Amino acid sequence: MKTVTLKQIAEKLNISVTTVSKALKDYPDVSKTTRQRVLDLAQSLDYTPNSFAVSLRMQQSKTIGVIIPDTVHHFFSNVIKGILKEAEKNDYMVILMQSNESFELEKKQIDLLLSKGVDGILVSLSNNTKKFDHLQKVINYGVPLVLFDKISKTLKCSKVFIDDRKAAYDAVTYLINKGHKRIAHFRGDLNPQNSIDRFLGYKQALLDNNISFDPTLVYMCNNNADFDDGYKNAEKLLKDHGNTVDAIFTITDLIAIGIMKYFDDHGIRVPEDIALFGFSNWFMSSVISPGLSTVEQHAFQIGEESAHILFYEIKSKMNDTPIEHQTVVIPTEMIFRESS
Amino acid sequence: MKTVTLKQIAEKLNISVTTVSKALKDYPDVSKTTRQRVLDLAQSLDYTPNSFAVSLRMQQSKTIGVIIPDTVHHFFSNVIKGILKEAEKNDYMVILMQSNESFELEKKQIDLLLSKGVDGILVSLSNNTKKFDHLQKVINYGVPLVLFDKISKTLKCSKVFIDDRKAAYDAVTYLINKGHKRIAHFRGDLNPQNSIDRFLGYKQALLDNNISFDPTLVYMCNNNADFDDGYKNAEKLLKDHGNTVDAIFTITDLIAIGIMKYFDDHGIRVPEDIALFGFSNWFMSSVISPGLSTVEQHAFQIGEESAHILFYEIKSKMNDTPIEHQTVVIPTEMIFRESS
DNA sequence: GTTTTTACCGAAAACGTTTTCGATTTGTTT
DNA sequence: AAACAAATCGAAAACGTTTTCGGTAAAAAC
Repeated sequence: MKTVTLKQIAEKLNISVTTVSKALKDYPDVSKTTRQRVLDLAQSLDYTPNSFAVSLRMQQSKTIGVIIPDTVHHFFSNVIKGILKEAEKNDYMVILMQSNESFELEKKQIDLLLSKGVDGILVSLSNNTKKFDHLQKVINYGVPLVLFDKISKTLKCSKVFIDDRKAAYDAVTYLINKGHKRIAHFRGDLNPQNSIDRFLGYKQALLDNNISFDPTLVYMCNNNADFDDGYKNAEKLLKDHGNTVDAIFTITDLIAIGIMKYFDDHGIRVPEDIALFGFSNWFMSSVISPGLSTVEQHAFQIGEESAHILFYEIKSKMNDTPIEHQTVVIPTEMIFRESS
Repeated sequence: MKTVTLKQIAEKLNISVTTVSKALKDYPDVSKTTRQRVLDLAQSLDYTPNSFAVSLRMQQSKTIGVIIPDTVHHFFSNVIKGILKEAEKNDYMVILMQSNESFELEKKQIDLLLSKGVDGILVSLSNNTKKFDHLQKVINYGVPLVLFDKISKTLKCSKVFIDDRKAAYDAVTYLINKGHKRIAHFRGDLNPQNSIDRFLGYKQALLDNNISFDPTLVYMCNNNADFDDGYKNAEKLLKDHGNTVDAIFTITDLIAIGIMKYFDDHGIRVPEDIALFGFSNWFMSSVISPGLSTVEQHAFQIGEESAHILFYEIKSKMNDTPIEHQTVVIPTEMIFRESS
């Protein structure tokens, strides 16, 4: 089954390719009758323009690229969903790639997207990218770029993210107001920045409430911040501090759930003996017993907003109107459940 | 920053575009010296072929399309991951769309992908597609198509899926062998087929073990098979049957987790009072207390295998070698945890 | 010294569109 | 009837590649 072209329509109708093209695009200089004849025939032959030719001629692909560290993550799944929705609204397609937290791969994928001629790129940085030449290249090429969630402040492009520091500050402040005095923090690795910011928010909340900061109460989860980190560090925490700690703020829900498991295995009650507060509002946190208090990041909205800005920049670029980069921080929200 | 073309290289070197092209593609009829000159200049100018032009000329896009019902689902996230990995290996890009379980959208997206000129399409059907003209169109166009997980047996194309019936049969048989006599089933809606097959597996296992099938023990979860379905039907189950039921097999983990929540709220112990067996091995099932027994679907492998077959068909098509469609069923695996 | 082979190169067509610009026809005005 | 305006169309260039095919020059064979 061969695909039908303008030329074929033109021949069948004994008119030129030019006229067929113009008829289909509602140019004023084609008579009503021929336009209708073209439209009818095109419809009956199920004509669809060859997108390669259109892209080549118009220098645009109607496609954007997105790079994320990992698709299997509740947060990123939701971001993707938001992006897809916005893309659909704008008649755009999205090419998805995942960097697996590899800087090399991310770099290669940027080149691939660039060579593919995407009209814009959305990326959430891998934990291991500390150089940004590849992203600067995108900017230099003049293709719109917006960073989300895992961003670099140094790049001249639009960015959308949350205020990790404030979110952490608020969560810890809430715990303090609930009467907790010795609050531990299970933090993430040094990179990305998010982990540092949440830690800083935690620390600041303590200081602002006249609670001295105790470094022995923060536990590093370098194992990719997963379930086992929580489980094992919970054990260490008990060994180190007995039952003097009355709350834990974790960098992500999964760690809190690891803690819960350890506590459950050892007869420690949440929240009676110790309160827990997570981060990111993983789906499972709403569904387990006890429900986990956490902070909602509005992943879907982040995706939507990022894509929205990207399309704005793409359109601006076409009209040759100067684009002004935006940096929007999506407000977070505390979700209170039984664990605190 | 303008992109560099063959023509520019040719002019700088005072040779023809033809020769430049051939030099870059290792054609034998270009001298060592000019080839090197071309290679060097191309490198220093960071030449990358215009993919629109290549696609137009070669009639292929090095891109595949994939349509799934929902990105925010542990199963599909893993499928995507498998697809992306395989695509990467084959130097292909993937355009992702989600149908949101809408037949209309799925249909439109197929047309979009077709008009985009993708070299192949991967799709997991929406729950609401009962006509397959749009997929038949894909086949008629001659673009390779492979269906996975939610498939239609009537279409002449490759398919990869699991044996839902056998998996359910095995799980229920296991429960029976463990000594359970009255086993309830929380099933899904009538569509898709998976839900029916799991029910049939459940029923067959009972009969094969001389346990009479009791229709009042199967509860329909039509609310999209979610957490609340489990919670509410658990309440109904207790009202209907008191504590005579000693095990429940659910169509998906999430429902089992809803049941757990209800039981937890009402002092019913799992597995002492009643055993639970889920389906799909959602991530959270490994992490909650008690851990949920379930069946692993190997989503990643399904994605990988589907893409693998698709690329095989794409390559075959290029070589004009006849393609024989495959239907592979990925073996499932029972995961035993505390809940049973 | 002539023919044949080999090595190297480029013109041109093709992929399917979009758009500019000039040409032709028709209708309108004096 | 001449002059002009409006309506309608098509030739051609352009987007950047790939590939066929013929041509020229140098090297090899006779």
